[in-house]
Amino acid sequence: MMSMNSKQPHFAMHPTLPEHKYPSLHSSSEAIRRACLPTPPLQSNLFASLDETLLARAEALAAVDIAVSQGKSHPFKPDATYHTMNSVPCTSTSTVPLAHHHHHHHHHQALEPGDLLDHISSPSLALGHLSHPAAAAAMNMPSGLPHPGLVAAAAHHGAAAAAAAAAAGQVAAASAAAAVVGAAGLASICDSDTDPRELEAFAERFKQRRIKLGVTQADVGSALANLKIPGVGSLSQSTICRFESLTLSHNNMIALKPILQAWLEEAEGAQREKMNKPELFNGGEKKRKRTSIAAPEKRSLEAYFAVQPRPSSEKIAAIAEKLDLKKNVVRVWFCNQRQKQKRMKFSATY
DNA sequence: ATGCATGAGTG
DNA sequence: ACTCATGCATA
Repeated sequence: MMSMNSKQPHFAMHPTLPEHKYPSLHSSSEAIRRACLPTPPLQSNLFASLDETLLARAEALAAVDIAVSQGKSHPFKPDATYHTMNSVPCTSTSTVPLAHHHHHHHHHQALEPGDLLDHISSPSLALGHLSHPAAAAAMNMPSGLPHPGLVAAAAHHGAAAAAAAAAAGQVAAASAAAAVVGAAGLASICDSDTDPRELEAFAERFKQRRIKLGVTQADVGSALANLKIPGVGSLSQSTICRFESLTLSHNNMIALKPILQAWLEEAEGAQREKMNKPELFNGGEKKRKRTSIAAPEKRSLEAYFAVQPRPSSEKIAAIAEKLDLKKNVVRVWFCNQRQKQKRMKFSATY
């Protein structure tokens, strides 16, 4: 449905490593996005400095949109229905989050030739250096999985240490396996694993076989915990779904592939005795309510996003006020929107 | 299948 | 405050 591709791994294990991503389709980088986007000199003034103008314009656009489409328009106040889940982050069934490791560098300004093009022309351009063994091997430690280096980094962090420790612990083992890759470039992660086409093909095969096994996405998620793969716990139905539909970042796909592949093989091998764990049961936490942004507001947000995907805090506040939404809701909306842009779902080009 | 959200790790 | 990986809640 949506189709965006992009990956932008930023793994920088060593300062010295130029973190390029792979040459694959679009190596992207945020910088580019910003650069390419709407920030030409002329407009930059408007965008950057004057919210009023921007907002007015965007709103005008939004207004037009609304007027034209004229769907429904009862802006109800979506006041954030928040969550109430208190502590206890569902530890029952696991959920061993694969370590996240991100090294981001948000605002840096390195341009990569990828993004803009990506969006516009999509992956076709970059096919050339898709599977570059050397490159792939070199930067093989993406972020979707527990990585040694990453883990280490995480562990080092002070405050995070505690939480990270938990994750790190599990990750540690996994990392070992992953580490190997870095060292010798073994089986785990090879070029083929980073090839978008391979990922796409695997995702498809995975889904087919999963269905063949009569297993739901949720089942797969919880079954992963039974695999006892170090650093790997359960995953949600959402994640499995997203993996199958390629709506995850490239790196995330790469990280999850080996895990799901392992499960698939295991499941098919022991097709008869596949245990399902009861998982799920909680002491009694409140449910969290999901905020729902009304269509009109959503259109406005989209209009703003089109002009400026990375609004400043002030702009966010202004937008929030205009749309009568909580600032945090608006902020998160933009974050999620940006994340969406980065998802995989290419499938063309080849 | 997705929208909105949390949390870890970074700057 | 952002990015990324994930998940709960929900359409």
